Amino acid sequence: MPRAKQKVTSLQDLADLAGVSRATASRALSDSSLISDKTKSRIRSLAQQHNYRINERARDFRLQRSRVISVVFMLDIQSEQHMSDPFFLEMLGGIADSLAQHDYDLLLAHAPIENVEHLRDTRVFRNADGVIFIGQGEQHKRLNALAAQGTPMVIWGSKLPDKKYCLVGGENEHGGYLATNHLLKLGRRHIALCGRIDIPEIAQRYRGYQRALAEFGVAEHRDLILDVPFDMHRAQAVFHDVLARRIHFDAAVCASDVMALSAMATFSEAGMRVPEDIAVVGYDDIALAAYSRPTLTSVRQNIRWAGRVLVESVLGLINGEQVSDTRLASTLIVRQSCGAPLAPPPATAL
Amino acid sequence: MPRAKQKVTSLQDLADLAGVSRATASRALSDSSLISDKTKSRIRSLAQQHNYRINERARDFRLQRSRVISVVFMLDIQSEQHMSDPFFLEMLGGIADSLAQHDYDLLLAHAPIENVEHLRDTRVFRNADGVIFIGQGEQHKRLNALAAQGTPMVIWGSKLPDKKYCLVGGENEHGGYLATNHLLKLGRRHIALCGRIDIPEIAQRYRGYQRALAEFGVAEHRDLILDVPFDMHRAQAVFHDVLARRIHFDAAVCASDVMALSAMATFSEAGMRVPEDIAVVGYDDIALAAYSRPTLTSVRQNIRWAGRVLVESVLGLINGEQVSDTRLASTLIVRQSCGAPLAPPPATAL
DNA sequence: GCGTCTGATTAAATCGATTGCACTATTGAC
DNA sequence: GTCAATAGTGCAATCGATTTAATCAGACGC
Repeated sequence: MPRAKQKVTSLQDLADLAGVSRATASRALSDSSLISDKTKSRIRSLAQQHNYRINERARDFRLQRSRVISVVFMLDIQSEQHMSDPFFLEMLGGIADSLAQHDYDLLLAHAPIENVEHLRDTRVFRNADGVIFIGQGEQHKRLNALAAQGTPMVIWGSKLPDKKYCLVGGENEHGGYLATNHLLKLGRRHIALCGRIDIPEIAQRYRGYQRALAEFGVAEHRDLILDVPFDMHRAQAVFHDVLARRIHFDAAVCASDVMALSAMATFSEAGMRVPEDIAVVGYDDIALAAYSRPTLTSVRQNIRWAGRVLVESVLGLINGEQVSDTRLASTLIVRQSCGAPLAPPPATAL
Repeated sequence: MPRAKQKVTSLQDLADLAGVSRATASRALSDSSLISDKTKSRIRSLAQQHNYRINERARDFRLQRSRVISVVFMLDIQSEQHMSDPFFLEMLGGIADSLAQHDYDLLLAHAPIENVEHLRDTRVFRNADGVIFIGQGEQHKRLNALAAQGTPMVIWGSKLPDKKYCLVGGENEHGGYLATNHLLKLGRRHIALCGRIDIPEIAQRYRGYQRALAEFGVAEHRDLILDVPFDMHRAQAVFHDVLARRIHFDAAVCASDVMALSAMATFSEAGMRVPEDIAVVGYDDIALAAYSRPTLTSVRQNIRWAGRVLVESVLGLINGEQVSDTRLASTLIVRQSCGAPLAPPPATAL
């Protein structure tokens, strides 16, 4: 009969209670084949009765692991994509969900990174079993160096020629093509590309943009490659400037939906009609894009998939498995021309 | 002269190198007064030379702490505020920043919570030194019970009569009042309140709403208290339904900006003019609100402040300090009538 | 009765730090 | 010269688990 329960906090307590050694108790709980079934079930039920739960931190310490994965958002000083961009939260949610399924914790790295190699000696690396980077910024070489050190790491970004790290990314060239092609089919011929093309992902979209233009026999104008930062307010300043310089264009491909919404607001503020005078296409298909007026056409990447694959890749590396070094998320264009998204996006539990 | 450097990973290695004991090395690094200055500096420089960094997890283990704070977003099944709401990211960013400043890590709890008491035996509680809850959901009593268990915890929410936990919140009554008062001053008399008033924070805003109506001598209509969930798509369904039922109203106070944007889209879709036919006020003042057309009037809370205070409170509790049990974030209304927010919001580094 | 094999269990080392207590030298007072 | 106080350092226990190697009990063969 269960009796006045003492606090059973450690494996030693449990072992004492069962009249066995710590080792036996440990093995019983981990279902080792060395222990007889009788003993196992006795210890197990005792553990249950006394509400004993293993101390995970002690175990992780003994096993020299942390069950923590760091997630580093690469906020490049120059490009300044704002963390409040819903895209990030969507990504973070996908990663957090997958990690939780594997019983891993998530350590959020929060500061803008000037030189990722500094991270090597910080908690971001030292307290984690692996690292996920979101974005490459302009740190391609440094990421290569970091990866060479041996810490399991995976990067969300675009495939660069001499990359040595494990990568998951979107089909950026394709995405850029889709957006541009969409506008060309609508008859637009002066299409601006908005974003910083020194960011590898944007550079790839630029290539898709060029390919689409070429297919339609439209010449590229350097004036229409606009150096727009991700940050909403800075972006607006650039758009104002562009309008002031009277650069003529009838469409814009933007590097994110937030940028696109900022553009639409600025343009209509300046008295232009959207989309009649200027058509705008965004990137990411954030939920709010469906609720802008006019609704925003956007390029959607499978972010939930990306989060899952990033996690599985880094865990694979940790477990020494063979991990494919490049995987791309499907990318498609969605047109929210009727006020609602084509399909309600899947629930983002985070 | 520095020589072929062996890998110095543990305190023991460092001690051996310096020809002292582990204890002395430990004390030297932690600047204990027991150690002579000469020894201290010798050990310190040796540590530097060999790039020795203390193993934080081992130390935390020995000290029976984790330097981890769990952050639980209370996604009530019923209300379903979507994690992709930028409000959450802003809050998360504020918390992450403050935690990092204090050298704490953040553990993100990701699942919808039916019964918070279950959390007591999960990693959320067991692997963390303290817990921050965002929102109370309908778990007020259970939160009381949890707090009674002794784990340091702080809740972002609203002040309830018999609360026993440490609380940080917004001035919800005031916020509800401001929003309603704004619309009344514009001449609106049929103002809908959108949100689930069984959520404590919304209930308080409802009280402010009533006070504002009373001041203008306007009678309250139960029909205008709309049970709208936070989730964007479900919200839209409710708005459609309301329109179908031909309930007459000329303004709406919404529980979040995302909800407000969803409302605006639905209304204008249905042929009503915003704001001429229906004026809408949001809550949270998310960055994107400034870029909707028409720009959204919103109630702003000082989220960065809130994040910082939540962190300081929970760390205070951990350190056994006297912590004020209720602190409120300033709340004000912002009108983005000219296409830009009154002031650019402060940079959200996250 | 003895050696051997097998199946079940335990003893003890280990992960990398902190800290109470014991110990040694040095100094100063008498 | 002796004793006490003090400064500096080392020993060993400890946090809560895992795991290798050793032990022990019982069965079996001869």
